[in-house]
Amino acid sequence: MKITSIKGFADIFPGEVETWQWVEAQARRVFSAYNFAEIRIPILEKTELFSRSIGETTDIVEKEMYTFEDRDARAGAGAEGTKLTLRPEGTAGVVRAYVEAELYKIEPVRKLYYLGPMFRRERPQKGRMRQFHQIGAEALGRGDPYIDAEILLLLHDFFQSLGLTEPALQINSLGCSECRPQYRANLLAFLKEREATLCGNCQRRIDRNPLRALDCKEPGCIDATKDAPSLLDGLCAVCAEHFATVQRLLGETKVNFTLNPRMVRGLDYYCRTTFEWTTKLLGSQSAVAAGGRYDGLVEQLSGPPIPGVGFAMGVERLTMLLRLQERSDAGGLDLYFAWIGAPARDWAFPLTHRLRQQGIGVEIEAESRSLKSQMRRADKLKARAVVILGDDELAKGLAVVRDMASKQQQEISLDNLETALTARKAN
RNA sequence: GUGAGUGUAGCUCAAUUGGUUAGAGCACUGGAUUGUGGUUCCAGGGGUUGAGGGUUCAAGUCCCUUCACUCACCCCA
Repeated sequence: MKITSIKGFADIFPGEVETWQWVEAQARRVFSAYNFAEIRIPILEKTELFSRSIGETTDIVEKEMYTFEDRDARAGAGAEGTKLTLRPEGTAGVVRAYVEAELYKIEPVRKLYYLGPMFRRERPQKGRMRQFHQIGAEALGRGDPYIDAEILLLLHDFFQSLGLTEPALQINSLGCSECRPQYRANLLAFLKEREATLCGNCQRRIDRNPLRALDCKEPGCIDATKDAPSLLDGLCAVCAEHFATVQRLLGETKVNFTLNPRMVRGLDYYCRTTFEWTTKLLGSQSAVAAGGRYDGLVEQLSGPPIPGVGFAMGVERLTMLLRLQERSDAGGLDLYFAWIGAPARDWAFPLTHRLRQQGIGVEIEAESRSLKSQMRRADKLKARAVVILGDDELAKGLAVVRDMASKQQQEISLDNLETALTARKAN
């Protein structure tokens, strides 16, 4: 029986990896411009970190996490191992690291970004994998609306740097610990009155997370909640002022957005500004990037009361978008070394090594093939030049260098070949 | 977790009402005056028709089971 990969876990092969590298390079460039620095955190964390931060009643924690019990080396009878979980998202780990290292004592404001695999055990479909990859950023220590806007501008710049016109931005405000309980109570009362007309899902949501009923897609629920109290009307003065500033800053920097008062984020820790960048091009998994403010999270993870705001984006979804726009670069090899006869090969082999040491991309065969077949291979590899070395050339002490684009060939003495090829690459 | 759809060469797909040795294009390998790429021409390699069982003189085709993948619901990046 052939061993296969795990369902929902994908290999990414050459040809596609280049797109990933390009995305990551652009992210690093844009994020640095906004003074975000990379942090690398573990892929495995204690389960409690996620259940405490993401929320006990969220789908992620309830049924999507890869959790197992670690072996305890010193375990005696009855000793319990520690429960560990493959991270389903990045924010919790970043905040944990931030609190654990007490970074706030060294520097009150920290702007961090991360990239890497996340794991959620969902049914795979287009744009949804069990191992998927996120690039995310967190700004810790700032509660002002300017940093919210900065995060949105950063994403805007990033998408622009990739040449993408999709996805589009939607924003909302969820209020804070001052005003949300009141709003929640109002909404709850409203929903209770109409409980019978709601879908089964929403009836269950009423007690657990009533806000979610707002973005239910069931026609009946959309109709029933048409006149529900709006989140934006329920904001306290401070939240309203904060959100107004975010919108003003987006206007002044000419970043397009739509206001979506029904947008509710899935994770419990969000408050105030929340946002999603969505596209219609990817089927039902439309969110490419999403995030928001999470002012209570650091404290919830045993840190001081420090505000934060951040986002994550799905790299698979992003590269799917790029693929739709047919963005692909050619790549190619600097040099192909074609030889005829074993003496030529053995002369070429050490030279190939020296060229590679200088960063020149070179390919050479080990087994004898016709020159035609070697030329074909050079073409296939998109080699910019081919060195031809046979018995005749070896006898005359020279080699033929062919430029594949111009088809021009020149003879170069073997003594000068290495410097000539190095110089060629430099140009 | 629920539902639907699809499994034939590395890829995209053919194969009459069940009927000879399962084909084509692309890709791969080689060749077309002895040592020169892309275009063209010729040739070649490559399949347990996802797997297992059943019906039948005969199964890629019909039935059952199973596995895998895909899409949607749900959820989310």
